[in-house]
Amino acid sequence: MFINVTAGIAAPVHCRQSSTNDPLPRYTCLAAQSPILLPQSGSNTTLRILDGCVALYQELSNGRRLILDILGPGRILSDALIDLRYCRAISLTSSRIEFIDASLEKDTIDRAMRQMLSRAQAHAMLLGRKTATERVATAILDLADQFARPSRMPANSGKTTFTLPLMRADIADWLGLTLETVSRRFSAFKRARLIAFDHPEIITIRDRQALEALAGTSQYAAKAA
Amino acid sequence: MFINVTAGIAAPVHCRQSSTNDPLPRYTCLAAQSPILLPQSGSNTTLRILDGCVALYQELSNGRRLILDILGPGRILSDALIDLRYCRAISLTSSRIEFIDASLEKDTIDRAMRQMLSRAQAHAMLLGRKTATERVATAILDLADQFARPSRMPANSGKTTFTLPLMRADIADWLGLTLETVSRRFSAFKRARLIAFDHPEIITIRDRQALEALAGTSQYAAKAA
DNA sequence: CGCATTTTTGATTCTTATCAAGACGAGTGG
DNA sequence: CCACTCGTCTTGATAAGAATCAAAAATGCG
Repeated sequence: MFINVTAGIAAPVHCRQSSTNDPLPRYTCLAAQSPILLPQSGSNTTLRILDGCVALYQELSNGRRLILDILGPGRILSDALIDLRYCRAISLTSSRIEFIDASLEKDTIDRAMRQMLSRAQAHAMLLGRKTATERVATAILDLADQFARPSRMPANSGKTTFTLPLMRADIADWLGLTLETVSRRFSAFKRARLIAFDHPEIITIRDRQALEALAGTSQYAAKAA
Repeated sequence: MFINVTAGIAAPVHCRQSSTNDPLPRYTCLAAQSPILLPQSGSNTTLRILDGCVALYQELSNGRRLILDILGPGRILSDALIDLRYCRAISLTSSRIEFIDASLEKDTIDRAMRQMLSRAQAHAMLLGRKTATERVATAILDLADQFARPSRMPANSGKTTFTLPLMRADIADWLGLTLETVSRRFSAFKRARLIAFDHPEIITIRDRQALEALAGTSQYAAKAA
Protein backbone atom coordinates (compact mmCIF):
# COMPACT_ATOMS: atom_id res chain seq x y z
CA MET A 1 0.00 0.00 0.00
CA PHE A 2 1.59 3.22 -1.13
CA ILE A 3 0.76 6.56 0.41
CA ASN A 4 1.65 9.38 -1.87
CA VAL A 5 2.03 12.29 0.42
CA THR A 6 1.88 14.80 -2.41
CA ALA A 7 -1.74 14.21 -3.04
CA GLY A 8 -2.46 13.55 0.58
CA ILE A 9 -5.58 11.62 -0.28
CA ALA A 10 -4.52 8.03 -0.84
CA ALA A 11 -4.95 7.24 2.82
CA PRO A 12 -5.83 3.85 4.20
CA VAL A 13 -9.26 2.97 5.52
CA HIS A 14 -8.94 3.65 9.20
CA CYS A 15 -7.85 7.20 8.65
CA ARG A 16 -8.83 10.43 10.27
CA GLN A 17 -8.40 13.21 7.82
CA SER A 18 -9.91 16.65 7.77
CA SER A 19 -11.54 18.06 4.68
CA THR A 20 -9.51 19.85 2.06
CA ASN A 21 -10.58 23.33 3.08
CA ASP A 22 -9.56 22.91 6.68
CA PRO A 23 -6.51 24.77 7.86
CA LEU A 24 -3.47 22.90 9.06
CA PRO A 25 -2.84 20.51 10.68
CA ARG A 26 -4.10 17.53 8.70
CA TYR A 27 -3.72 14.03 10.04
CA THR A 28 -3.26 10.71 8.32
CA CYS A 29 -3.02 7.21 9.66
CA LEU A 30 -0.70 4.69 8.11
CA ALA A 31 -0.84 0.94 8.41
CA ALA A 32 2.31 -0.92 9.42
CA GLN A 33 4.83 -1.36 6.60
CA SER A 34 3.41 1.48 4.49
CA PRO A 35 6.02 3.15 2.32
CA ILE A 36 5.94 6.91 2.67
CA LEU A 37 6.52 8.61 -0.63
CA LEU A 38 7.64 12.16 -0.35
CA PRO A 39 7.52 14.17 -3.54
CA GLN A 40 10.56 15.48 -5.30
CA SER A 41 12.68 17.85 -3.30
CA GLY A 42 11.55 21.46 -3.36
CA SER A 43 7.87 21.02 -2.65
CA ASN A 44 8.56 21.44 1.05
CA THR A 45 6.38 18.60 2.17
CA THR A 46 6.91 18.19 5.87
CA LEU A 47 5.31 15.87 8.35
CA ARG A 48 5.50 15.18 12.04
CA ILE A 49 5.10 11.73 13.49
CA LEU A 50 2.43 11.79 16.18
CA ASP A 51 2.35 8.12 16.97
CA GLY A 52 4.03 4.98 15.81
CA CYS A 53 7.39 4.55 14.19
CA VAL A 54 8.98 5.37 10.85
CA ALA A 55 12.24 4.00 9.48
CA LEU A 56 14.43 5.94 7.08
CA TYR A 57 16.52 3.59 5.00
CA GLN A 58 18.80 3.11 2.03
CA GLU A 59 19.38 0.06 -0.11
CA LEU A 60 22.47 -1.34 -1.77
CA SER A 61 22.73 -3.26 -5.03
CA ASN A 62 22.35 -6.85 -3.85
CA GLY A 63 19.56 -6.42 -1.35
CA ARG A 64 21.62 -5.15 1.52
CA ARG A 65 19.70 -2.57 3.51
CA LEU A 66 20.65 -0.06 6.15
CA ILE A 67 18.13 1.75 8.29
CA LEU A 68 19.60 5.22 8.71
CA ASP A 69 17.32 6.38 11.47
CA ILE A 70 14.33 5.32 13.50
CA LEU A 71 11.81 8.11 13.99
CA GLY A 72 9.41 8.04 16.90
CA PRO A 73 6.68 10.44 18.01
CA GLY A 74 7.64 14.08 17.63
CA ARG A 75 10.24 13.54 14.94
CA ILE A 76 10.02 15.53 11.72
CA LEU A 77 10.41 14.22 8.20
CA SER A 78 10.77 16.63 5.33
CA ASP A 79 12.00 16.64 1.78
CA ALA A 80 13.99 19.66 2.85
CA LEU A 81 15.97 17.38 5.11
CA ILE A 82 16.73 14.25 3.20
CA ASP A 83 17.87 13.40 -0.26
CA LEU A 84 14.98 11.43 -1.63
CA ARG A 85 16.90 9.96 -4.49
CA TYR A 86 18.70 7.71 -2.04
CA CYS A 87 16.40 7.44 0.95
CA ARG A 88 13.13 5.67 1.46
CA ALA A 89 10.82 5.91 4.44
CA ILE A 90 8.45 3.28 5.75
CA SER A 91 6.18 3.00 8.74
CA LEU A 92 7.17 0.02 10.87
CA THR A 93 4.04 0.02 12.98
CA SER A 94 0.71 1.65 12.31
CA SER A 95 1.42 5.34 12.66
CA ARG A 96 -0.33 8.65 12.84
CA ILE A 97 1.30 11.55 11.04
CA GLU A 98 0.52 15.22 10.77
CA PHE A 99 1.36 17.48 7.86
CA ILE A 100 2.86 20.78 8.81
CA ASP A 101 3.56 23.93 6.90
CA ALA A 102 7.30 24.11 6.51
CA SER A 103 7.28 27.81 5.78
CA LEU A 104 5.49 28.53 9.05
CA GLU A 105 7.83 26.47 11.15
CA LYS A 106 11.22 27.24 9.67
CA ASP A 107 12.78 26.98 13.07
CA THR A 108 11.27 23.57 13.68
CA ILE A 109 12.68 22.28 10.40
CA ASP A 110 16.04 23.71 11.26
CA ARG A 111 16.14 21.98 14.61
CA ALA A 112 14.96 18.74 13.04
CA MET A 113 17.72 19.00 10.46
CA ARG A 114 20.36 19.46 13.11
CA GLN A 115 18.98 16.59 15.09
CA MET A 116 18.99 14.39 12.01
CA LEU A 117 22.62 15.21 11.29
CA SER A 118 23.61 14.81 14.90
CA ARG A 119 21.99 11.41 15.07
CA ALA A 120 23.48 10.39 11.73
CA GLN A 121 26.94 11.18 13.04
CA ALA A 122 26.40 9.33 16.32
CA HIS A 123 25.12 6.41 14.32
CA ALA A 124 28.15 6.47 12.05
CA MET A 125 30.30 6.25 15.18
CA LEU A 126 28.26 3.24 16.25
CA LEU A 127 28.53 1.53 12.87
CA GLY A 128 32.20 2.28 12.41
CA ARG A 129 33.66 1.63 15.81
CA LYS A 130 31.29 -0.08 18.21
CA THR A 131 31.07 -3.80 18.93
CA ALA A 132 27.83 -5.74 18.55
CA THR A 133 27.25 -5.57 22.30
CA GLU A 134 27.73 -1.81 22.37
CA ARG A 135 25.48 -1.34 19.36
CA VAL A 136 22.60 -3.28 20.82
CA ALA A 137 22.92 -1.57 24.19
CA THR A 138 22.89 1.80 22.46
CA ALA A 139 19.86 0.84 20.41
CA ILE A 140 17.85 -0.35 23.40
CA LEU A 141 18.49 2.91 25.21
CA ASP A 142 17.60 5.01 22.19
CA LEU A 143 14.41 3.08 21.55
CA ALA A 144 13.43 3.35 25.21
CA ASP A 145 13.93 7.12 24.99
CA GLN A 146 11.80 7.37 21.91
CA PHE A 147 9.08 4.85 22.60
CA ALA A 148 8.70 4.29 26.33
CA ARG A 149 5.50 5.72 27.72
CA PRO A 150 6.30 8.77 29.78
CA SER A 151 3.76 7.50 32.32
CA ARG A 152 6.08 5.35 34.38
CA MET A 153 5.32 5.01 38.02
CA PRO A 154 7.82 6.92 40.13
CA ALA A 155 8.42 3.97 42.48
CA ASN A 156 9.87 1.88 39.65
CA SER A 157 13.36 3.27 39.97
CA GLY A 158 15.01 3.09 36.58
CA LYS A 159 12.83 0.30 35.26
CA THR A 160 11.31 1.15 31.94
CA THR A 161 9.07 -1.07 29.88
CA PHE A 162 8.29 -0.44 26.26
CA THR A 163 7.19 -2.16 23.09
CA LEU A 164 9.84 -2.49 20.40
CA PRO A 165 8.47 -1.12 17.15
CA LEU A 166 11.15 -3.03 15.23
CA MET A 167 11.64 -6.73 14.88
CA ARG A 168 15.08 -8.33 15.15
CA ALA A 169 15.72 -8.08 11.42
CA ASP A 170 14.98 -4.35 11.43
CA ILE A 171 17.23 -3.76 14.40
CA ALA A 172 19.94 -5.68 12.56
CA ASP A 173 19.54 -3.48 9.49
CA TRP A 174 19.73 -0.44 11.70
CA LEU A 175 22.83 -1.56 13.58
CA GLY A 176 24.72 -3.08 10.68
CA LEU A 177 24.47 -6.59 12.10
CA THR A 178 22.54 -9.78 11.34
CA LEU A 179 19.31 -10.67 13.04
CA GLU A 180 20.98 -13.68 14.68
CA THR A 181 23.61 -11.49 16.29
CA VAL A 182 20.96 -9.09 17.55
CA SER A 183 18.96 -11.96 18.98
CA ARG A 184 22.04 -13.35 20.69
CA ARG A 185 22.83 -10.01 22.31
CA PHE A 186 19.27 -9.62 23.54
CA SER A 187 19.49 -13.10 25.04
CA ALA A 188 22.84 -12.28 26.64
CA PHE A 189 21.46 -9.06 28.15
CA LYS A 190 18.49 -11.03 29.42
CA ARG A 191 20.73 -13.66 31.01
CA ALA A 192 22.81 -10.89 32.58
CA ARG A 193 19.59 -9.35 33.94
CA LEU A 194 20.18 -6.01 32.21
CA ILE A 195 16.85 -6.35 30.46
CA ALA A 196 13.86 -8.66 30.75
CA PHE A 197 11.32 -9.90 28.26
CA ASP A 198 8.79 -12.69 27.88
CA HIS A 199 7.53 -11.63 24.51
CA PRO A 200 10.46 -10.65 22.28
CA GLU A 201 9.07 -7.20 21.60
CA ILE A 202 8.10 -6.08 25.10
CA ILE A 203 11.31 -5.06 26.77
CA THR A 204 11.93 -3.98 30.32
CA ILE A 205 15.14 -2.22 31.19
CA ARG A 206 16.30 -3.60 34.53
CA ASP A 207 19.72 -1.99 34.80
CA ARG A 208 19.91 1.21 32.86
CA GLN A 209 23.28 2.23 34.26
CA ALA A 210 24.91 -0.98 33.13
CA LEU A 211 23.40 -0.56 29.68
CA GLU A 212 24.64 2.98 29.48
CA ALA A 213 28.11 1.87 30.48
CA LEU A 214 28.04 -0.79 27.77
CA ALA A 215 26.68 1.63 25.19
CA GLY A 216 29.81 3.77 25.47
CA THR A 217 30.32 7.45 26.03
CA SER A 218 28.91 9.07 22.96
CA GLN A 219 25.23 8.59 23.61
CA TYR A 220 22.97 9.95 20.96
CA ALA A 221 23.45 13.67 20.95
CA ALA A 222 19.83 13.92 19.93
CA LYS A 223 18.61 14.15 23.50
CA ALA A 224 19.85 17.67 24.00
CA ALA A 225 18.85 18.92 20.56
CA MET B 1 48.89 23.90 18.10
CA PHE B 2 45.38 25.14 18.71
CA ILE B 3 43.66 27.65 16.47
CA ASN B 4 40.78 29.30 18.21
CA VAL B 5 38.62 30.45 15.42
CA THR B 6 36.56 32.70 17.65
CA ALA B 7 39.36 35.11 18.18
CA GLY B 8 40.74 34.53 14.74
CA ILE B 9 44.16 35.70 15.83
CA ALA B 10 46.00 32.66 17.16
CA ALA B 11 47.25 31.81 13.70
CA PRO B 12 50.42 29.90 12.95
CA VAL B 13 53.58 31.53 11.64
CA HIS B 14 53.22 31.12 7.92
CA CYS B 15 49.85 32.76 7.87
CA ARG B 16 48.30 35.26 5.55
CA GLN B 17 45.69 37.22 7.40
CA SER B 18 44.16 40.54 6.69
CA SER B 19 43.93 43.22 9.35
CA THR B 20 41.01 43.37 11.75
CA ASN B 21 39.25 46.24 10.03
CA ASP B 22 39.16 44.59 6.63
CA PRO B 23 35.83 43.43 5.31
CA LEU B 24 35.22 39.77 4.60
CA PRO B 25 36.68 37.51 3.45
CA ARG B 26 39.54 36.87 5.85
CA TYR B 27 41.96 34.07 5.22
CA THR B 28 43.96 31.90 7.55
CA CYS B 29 46.52 29.23 6.91
CA LEU B 30 46.69 26.18 9.10
CA ALA B 31 49.61 23.82 9.49
CA ALA B 32 48.98 20.11 9.14
CA GLN B 33 47.39 18.47 12.16
CA SER B 34 46.05 21.74 13.57
CA PRO B 35 42.89 21.30 15.60
CA ILE B 36 40.18 23.72 14.56
CA LEU B 37 38.23 24.98 17.52
CA LEU B 38 34.90 26.41 16.64
CA PRO B 39 33.22 28.41 19.38
CA GLN B 40 30.07 27.34 21.14
CA SER B 41 27.09 26.90 18.91
CA GLY B 42 25.16 30.07 18.17
CA SER B 43 27.99 32.37 17.25
CA ASN B 44 27.52 31.45 13.60
CA THR B 45 31.18 31.01 12.87
CA THR B 46 31.45 29.65 9.38
CA LEU B 47 34.44 28.87 7.24
CA ARG B 48 35.15 27.61 3.78
CA ILE B 49 38.10 25.41 2.97
CA LEU B 50 40.05 26.94 0.12
CA ASP B 51 42.93 24.48 0.02
CA GLY B 52 44.01 21.43 1.88
CA CYS B 53 41.95 18.98 3.85
CA VAL B 54 40.02 18.96 7.09
CA ALA B 55 38.73 15.91 8.97
CA LEU B 56 35.64 15.99 11.12
CA TYR B 57 35.82 13.32 13.79
CA GLN B 58 34.41 11.88 16.99
CA GLU B 59 36.11 9.89 19.68
CA LEU B 60 34.95 7.02 21.85
CA SER B 61 35.93 6.20 25.41
CA ASN B 62 38.95 3.99 24.92
CA GLY B 63 40.71 5.85 22.14
CA ARG B 64 38.64 4.59 19.27
CA ARG B 65 38.17 7.29 16.67
CA LEU B 66 35.88 7.69 13.70
CA ILE B 67 36.39 10.31 11.05
CA LEU B 68 32.87 11.37 10.11
CA ASP B 69 33.77 13.29 7.01
CA ILE B 70 36.71 14.44 4.96
CA LEU B 71 36.37 18.02 3.74
CA GLY B 72 38.26 19.22 0.71
CA PRO B 73 38.39 22.57 -1.07
CA GLY B 74 35.01 24.27 -1.31
CA ARG B 75 33.45 22.49 1.64
CA ILE B 76 31.84 24.53 4.41
CA LEU B 77 32.27 24.07 8.14
CA SER B 78 29.99 25.89 10.52
CA ASP B 79 28.85 25.65 14.10
CA ALA B 80 25.38 25.93 12.64
CA LEU B 81 25.96 22.55 11.02
CA ILE B 82 27.62 20.33 13.55
CA ASP B 83 27.17 19.60 17.19
CA LEU B 84 30.43 20.75 18.65
CA ARG B 85 30.01 18.89 21.90
CA TYR B 86 30.68 15.66 20.06
CA CYS B 87 32.67 16.64 16.99
CA ARG B 88 36.19 17.83 16.57
CA ALA B 89 37.82 19.14 13.41
CA ILE B 90 41.47 18.95 12.45
CA SER B 91 43.44 19.88 9.37
CA LEU B 92 45.17 16.84 7.93
CA THR B 93 47.44 18.75 5.59
CA SER B 94 48.38 22.40 5.65
CA SER B 95 45.21 24.18 4.67
CA ARG B 96 43.93 27.56 3.74
CA ILE B 97 40.54 28.56 5.11
CA GLU B 98 38.31 31.56 4.62
CA PHE B 99 35.82 32.95 7.10
CA ILE B 100 32.46 33.78 5.67
CA ASP B 101 29.50 35.65 7.01
CA ALA B 102 26.86 33.06 7.67
CA SER B 103 24.06 35.61 7.66
CA LEU B 104 25.01 36.78 4.16
CA GLU B 105 25.14 33.31 2.71
CA LYS B 106 22.20 31.58 4.31
CA ASP B 107 21.64 29.62 1.16
CA THR B 108 25.22 28.42 1.08
CA ILE B 109 24.97 27.15 4.65
CA ASP B 110 21.74 25.41 3.82
CA ARG B 111 23.24 23.61 0.88
CA ALA B 112 26.29 22.69 2.92
CA MET B 113 24.05 21.30 5.63
CA ARG B 114 22.16 19.14 3.18
CA GLN B 115 25.39 17.93 1.65
CA MET B 116 26.75 17.09 5.09
CA LEU B 117 23.66 15.06 5.94
CA SER B 118 23.61 13.39 2.57
CA ARG B 119 27.24 12.38 2.94
CA ALA B 120 26.72 11.23 6.51
CA GLN B 121 23.94 8.94 5.37
CA ALA B 122 25.94 7.53 2.48
CA HIS B 123 28.81 6.98 4.87
CA ALA B 124 26.54 5.20 7.33
CA MET B 125 25.57 2.86 4.50
CA LEU B 126 29.24 2.24 3.85
CA LEU B 127 30.04 1.59 7.49
CA GLY B 128 27.02 -0.57 8.12
CA ARG B 129 26.82 -2.73 5.04
CA LYS B 130 29.87 -2.51 2.80
CA THR B 131 32.85 -4.86 2.78
CA ALA B 132 36.41 -3.62 3.24
CA THR B 133 37.00 -3.79 -0.52
CA GLU B 134 33.89 -1.75 -1.26
CA ARG B 135 34.76 0.79 1.41
CA VAL B 136 38.25 1.42 0.11
CA ALA B 137 37.05 1.64 -3.49
CA THR B 138 34.41 4.16 -2.42
CA ALA B 139 36.97 6.17 -0.50
CA ILE B 140 39.43 6.34 -3.36
CA LEU B 141 36.74 7.63 -5.70
CA ASP B 142 35.51 10.21 -3.21
CA LEU B 143 39.01 11.44 -2.50
CA ALA B 144 39.75 11.66 -6.20
CA ASP B 145 36.62 13.74 -6.67
CA GLN B 146 37.58 16.07 -3.88
CA PHE B 147 41.33 16.34 -4.32
CA ALA B 148 42.30 15.56 -7.89
CA ARG B 149 43.51 18.57 -9.78
CA PRO B 150 40.85 19.54 -12.29
CA SER B 151 43.68 20.15 -14.76
CA ARG B 152 43.90 16.67 -16.19
CA MET B 153 45.01 16.32 -19.74
CA PRO B 154 42.15 15.26 -21.99
CA ALA B 155 44.17 12.51 -23.62
CA ASN B 156 44.49 10.64 -20.32
CA SER B 157 41.20 8.86 -20.64
CA GLY B 158 39.89 8.19 -17.18
CA LYS B 159 43.30 8.26 -15.52
CA THR B 160 43.35 10.58 -12.55
CA THR B 161 46.34 11.21 -10.32
CA PHE B 162 46.06 12.86 -6.95
CA THR B 163 47.79 13.16 -3.62
CA LEU B 164 46.07 11.49 -0.70
CA PRO B 165 45.68 13.99 2.11
CA LEU B 166 45.18 11.12 4.56
CA MET B 167 47.56 8.44 5.65
CA ARG B 168 46.48 4.82 5.98
CA ALA B 169 45.56 5.20 9.64
CA ASP B 170 43.28 8.16 8.86
CA ILE B 171 41.60 6.30 6.04
CA ALA B 172 41.07 3.40 8.44
CA ASP B 173 39.45 5.69 10.99
CA TRP B 174 37.26 7.09 8.26
CA LEU B 175 36.18 3.71 6.90
CA GLY B 176 35.81 1.89 10.19
CA LEU B 177 38.72 -0.45 9.43
CA THR B 178 42.29 -0.95 10.62
CA LEU B 179 45.25 0.58 8.83
CA GLU B 180 46.51 -2.90 7.93
CA THR B 181 43.28 -3.77 6.18
CA VAL B 182 43.35 -0.47 4.28
CA SER B 183 46.93 -1.09 3.23
CA ARG B 184 46.10 -4.60 2.07
CA ARG B 185 43.21 -3.34 -0.07
CA PHE B 186 45.39 -0.66 -1.64
CA SER B 187 47.95 -3.35 -2.45
CA ALA B 188 45.26 -5.60 -3.86
CA PHE B 189 43.90 -2.80 -6.07
CA LYS B 190 47.45 -2.09 -7.20
CA ARG B 191 48.07 -5.75 -8.06
CA ALA B 192 44.75 -5.81 -9.93
CA ARG B 193 45.87 -2.67 -11.83
CA LEU B 194 42.84 -0.66 -10.73
CA ILE B 195 45.14 1.93 -9.24
CA ALA B 196 48.86 2.63 -9.35
CA PHE B 197 51.27 4.20 -6.90
CA ASP B 198 54.99 4.36 -6.20
CA HIS B 199 54.72 6.62 -3.22
CA PRO B 200 51.90 5.45 -0.97
CA GLU B 201 50.16 8.82 -1.06
CA ILE B 202 50.28 9.60 -4.77
CA ILE B 203 47.53 7.56 -6.32
CA THR B 204 46.64 7.12 -9.96
CA ILE B 205 43.28 5.69 -10.88
CA ARG B 206 43.82 3.33 -13.79
CA ASP B 207 40.39 1.77 -14.06
CA ARG B 208 37.71 4.05 -12.74
CA GLN B 209 34.85 1.91 -14.02
CA ALA B 210 36.07 -1.16 -12.17
CA LEU B 211 36.46 0.90 -9.00
CA GLU B 212 32.96 2.27 -9.36
CA ALA B 213 31.60 -1.21 -9.83
CA LEU B 214 33.40 -2.35 -6.70
CA ALA B 215 32.27 0.68 -4.75
CA GLY B 216 28.64 -0.31 -5.19
CA THR B 217 25.60 1.58 -6.37
CA SER B 218 25.09 4.22 -3.79
CA GLN B 219 27.96 6.51 -4.62
CA TYR B 220 28.21 9.56 -2.48
CA ALA B 221 25.09 11.58 -3.13
CA ALA B 222 27.21 14.64 -2.50
CA LYS B 223 28.15 15.01 -6.15
CA ALA B 224 24.79 16.31 -7.21
CA ALA B 225 24.24 18.48 -4.15
C1' DC C 1 73.80 8.48 7.37
C1' DG C 2 70.78 7.28 11.15
C1' DC C 3 66.38 7.83 13.23
C1' DA C 4 61.36 8.11 13.44
C1' DT C 5 57.26 7.45 11.10
C1' DT C 6 54.58 5.18 7.94
C1' DT C 7 53.60 1.34 5.10
C1' DT C 8 53.63 -3.32 3.77
C1' DT C 9 53.28 -8.14 4.54
C1' DG C 10 52.68 -12.46 7.17
C1' DA C 11 50.70 -15.54 10.88
C1' DT C 12 47.20 -16.07 13.98
C1' DT C 13 43.02 -14.99 16.60
C1' DC C 14 38.53 -13.25 17.30
C1' DT C 15 34.19 -11.47 16.22
C1' DT C 16 30.45 -11.78 13.54
C1' DA C 17 28.20 -13.81 9.37
C1' DT C 18 26.36 -17.76 7.43
C1' DC C 19 24.01 -22.01 7.39
C1' DA C 20 20.77 -24.91 9.62
C1' DA C 21 17.27 -26.55 12.70
C1' DG C 22 14.04 -26.15 16.20
C1' DA C 23 10.79 -23.30 19.30
C1' DC C 24 7.34 -20.05 19.93
C1' DG C 25 3.19 -17.36 18.95
C1' DA C 26 -0.56 -15.65 16.28
C1' DG C 27 -3.92 -16.54 13.17
C1' DT C 28 -6.82 -19.82 10.20
C1' DG C 29 -9.90 -23.26 9.10
C1' DG C 30 -11.76 -27.74 10.10
C1' DC D 1 -10.92 -26.85 20.57
C1' DC D 2 -7.32 -28.47 18.00
C1' DA D 3 -4.19 -29.24 14.14
C1' DC D 4 -1.93 -26.55 10.70
C1' DT D 5 0.68 -22.88 8.81
C1' DC D 6 3.30 -18.84 8.59
C1' DG D 7 6.36 -15.58 10.31
C1' DT D 8 9.48 -14.50 13.85
C1' DC D 9 12.76 -15.67 17.20
C1' DT D 10 16.26 -18.49 19.36
C1' DT D 11 20.13 -21.41 19.49
C1' DG D 12 23.96 -24.20 17.69
C1' DA D 13 27.84 -25.40 14.45
C1' DT D 14 30.83 -23.73 11.16
C1' DA D 15 33.03 -20.38 8.04
C1' DA D 16 34.61 -16.04 6.51
C1' DG D 17 36.35 -11.55 7.02
C1' DA D 18 38.72 -8.35 9.44
C1' DA D 19 41.42 -7.42 13.73
C1' DT D 20 45.39 -8.22 16.17
C1' DC D 21 50.09 -9.26 16.85
C1' DA D 22 54.55 -9.06 14.90
C1' DA D 23 58.31 -7.87 12.02
C1' DA D 24 60.44 -6.09 8.06
C1' DA D 25 60.58 -2.62 4.29
C1' DA D 26 60.06 1.95 2.64
C1' DT D 27 59.96 6.80 3.27
C1' DG D 28 61.08 11.26 4.94
C1' DC D 29 63.74 14.21 7.87
C1' DG D 30 67.48 16.26 10.60
